[in-house]
Amino acid sequence: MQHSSKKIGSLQRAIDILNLFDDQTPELGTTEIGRALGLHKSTAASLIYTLEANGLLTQNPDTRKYHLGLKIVERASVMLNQVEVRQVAHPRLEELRDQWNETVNLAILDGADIVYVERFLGSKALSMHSEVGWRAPAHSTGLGKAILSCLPLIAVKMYLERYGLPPITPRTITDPPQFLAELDKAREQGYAIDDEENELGGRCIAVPIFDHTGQVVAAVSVSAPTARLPIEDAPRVAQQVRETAKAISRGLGYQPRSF
Amino acid sequence: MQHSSKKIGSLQRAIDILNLFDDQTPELGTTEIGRALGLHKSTAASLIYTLEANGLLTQNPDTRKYHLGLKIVERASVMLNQVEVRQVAHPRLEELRDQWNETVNLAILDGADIVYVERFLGSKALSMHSEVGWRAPAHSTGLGKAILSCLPLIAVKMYLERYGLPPITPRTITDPPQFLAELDKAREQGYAIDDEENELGGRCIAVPIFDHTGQVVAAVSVSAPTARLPIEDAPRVAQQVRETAKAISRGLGYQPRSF
DNA sequence: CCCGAACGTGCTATATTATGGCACAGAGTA
DNA sequence: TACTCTGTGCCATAATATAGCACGTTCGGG
Repeated sequence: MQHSSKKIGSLQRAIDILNLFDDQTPELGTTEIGRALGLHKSTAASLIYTLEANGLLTQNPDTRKYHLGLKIVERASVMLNQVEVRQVAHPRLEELRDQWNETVNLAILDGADIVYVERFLGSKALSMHSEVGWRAPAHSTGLGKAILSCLPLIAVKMYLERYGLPPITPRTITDPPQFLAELDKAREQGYAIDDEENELGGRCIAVPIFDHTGQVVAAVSVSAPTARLPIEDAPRVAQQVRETAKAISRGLGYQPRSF
Repeated sequence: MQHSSKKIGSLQRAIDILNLFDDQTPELGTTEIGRALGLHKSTAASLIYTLEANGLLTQNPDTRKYHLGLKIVERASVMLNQVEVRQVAHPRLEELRDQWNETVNLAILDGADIVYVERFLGSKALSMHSEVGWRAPAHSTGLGKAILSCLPLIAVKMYLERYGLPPITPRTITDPPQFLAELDKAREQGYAIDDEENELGGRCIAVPIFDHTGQVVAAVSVSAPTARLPIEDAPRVAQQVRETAKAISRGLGYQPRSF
């Protein structure tokens, strides 16, 4: 099962360039880029020129260095609008956020990670922060566990074999049987909890969302500092999150089985 | 002033592929892509494979067609976090939105267009809609006029020569002298109005935002259906938008000239 | 003030490599 | 069942991305 379409080298290098940028390294010069990827200045310059001509990179006139361009945001906007669940969920998520003024997230599964596709932040000084586009391991987050709990067992086993359960915090579940039991519990309860498994001091309650075919497509969560979200309140909070998730699922045409 | 770094053909073709997708065409197959760009199936397949391997495209297992991948959203997230004004503006924008429950936008100038970098929607059934990443002509929007009004005259003249003033609605200003007069007025008043110049039935009040060097970096606006935002209310609304803009500018280190 | 180093940029020849032809398997349709 | 359309795989060759070199600028230190 190996593709034999060969990778286009120059394209791969261009993508590598785009991937060099992150929050710590927002700007890079031609030489820097060349060095980082083992390319000649001249080669890097040509790639950069093409990227810049398309708005994927923009050069800072002062520093002459380059940073990611706005075209990327435009493409991302098109991409996100394809995620139907996002449209439907929008108003419900804001409602849910306003109920406790705590951060509310909507995420989908992509490989080993969940990706946030919508988010509304609580306004308190200390609160969980997230951004659309951010990734987090599925196994250490409530959102991920909520989605995984609705996947067929075979798919979950494949997930475990392929990605494992690397510890993110000391509280991350790293034992496969225990993880499977956790998913069972989530399925029974109708919600998943992340109890400082992804970030110490943060707790999260998540519920899966289904589309018209009955498949899980996403999950919604409320996350807050442990101090404001004691374990014993979980069932009560979960009730509200479940309401939100149910409303979104309905909006996607989901029909709960009545037989 | 022409770059002579040659464009990398294969990279350009790959970018063209990404640009094929829009809200009307969210999914495309290999052959379709090849036809649209005049590429051989095989060539398209290689490009697509490389894009897919990097998460820039994802194939729908059912239809076997491809759509934009989540990696783009991740890159966009990094890009947007570099836009400092966005961080600073966030809470202020939400406040402003809540004051009238009308849509609030934050945009920056990029070439002939403004690009929305943040947005909070009003919750009323009929309200102005926007998305992060969307573009609109600068000359037909309040946001664009607010920013242009703070640029040196030479820059504005270059803008006019290069991009012109194409009519977007019957009310769009298309006469250069009149447009310059409009910018003067905006500068004096401290806010710009878009009176159905970009979309019939929509009105918008925008105010520029400055950074620590005193340069315009963005603009903030409130936009609403004309019925809920009569022209005579403009000064009163503008007052609030100006407060918001001022607070954001301060947050960026802007010092109003005191001499 | 001047010099050197590091940078972004531009050109050309060549060797790498992306391309297009051809072939095949599978899905959907008549 | 046969036919068409799809996505995919492999190969030789022609197209092209690359590396080497050179130039003009911008910094920072002497």
